[in-house]
Amino acid sequence: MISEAAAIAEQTRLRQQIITTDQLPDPIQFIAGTDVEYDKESDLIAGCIAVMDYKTLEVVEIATHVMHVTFPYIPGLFSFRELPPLLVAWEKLQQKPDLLVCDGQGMAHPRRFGMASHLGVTIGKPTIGCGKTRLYGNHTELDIRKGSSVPLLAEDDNAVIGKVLRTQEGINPVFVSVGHMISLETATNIVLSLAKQYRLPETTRIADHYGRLALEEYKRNNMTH
DNA sequence: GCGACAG
DNA sequence: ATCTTGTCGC
Repeated sequence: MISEAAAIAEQTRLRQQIITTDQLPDPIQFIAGTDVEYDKESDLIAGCIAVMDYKTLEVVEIATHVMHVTFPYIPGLFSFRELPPLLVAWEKLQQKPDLLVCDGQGMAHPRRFGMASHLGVTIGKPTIGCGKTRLYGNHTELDIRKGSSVPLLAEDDNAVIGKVLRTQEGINPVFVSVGHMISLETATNIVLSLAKQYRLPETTRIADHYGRLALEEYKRNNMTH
């Protein structure tokens, strides 16, 4: 396992490759959600990438991979823990999506390189970071209405590193940020459009669901041995 | 030293 | 992340 110092050096090196403008195919056809599930009673984790039709949100393909954790949970180094299973799942995927929505931050990170950016730069695809809670950055009060948002500012230089977005009225907002090859504005619009009925984008909900199933199935197949 | 801290 | 029904509040 690489050291914490090496991981930080890796982030500061790779962050320079992030593209913050839209590099998406014109009509987006396939979008994917990514998530990683953890097992309470073991060190097993399941990575899941759920590819869906962007227009209808029908599930097109599910790719998963179950393995043992290889890196501890350290705020700021989250991607070194969750990327391994996701990269294997990515290789298993037949239908590569046009962009991916990740469950965590993109550039809304102390070194501007959260897991969404790490995944995007690694596989060379557009990614959006959509976290449920804040990791880094300051923001003002947010209107209670659905669709309202305020910028998330970096704690060191006040740069805009993301957007705090209310996807449902009166419900806790989500933290949207650029992962790779997309603008913050486009990322925000897409997340909002994917959260028509629930707080989290549909992509994340589907990936979470199938990741859970994959982990349970793996455990069933290994209990009798 | 104290609090914060994606999943 | 994970453990989880009823319950408090609008």
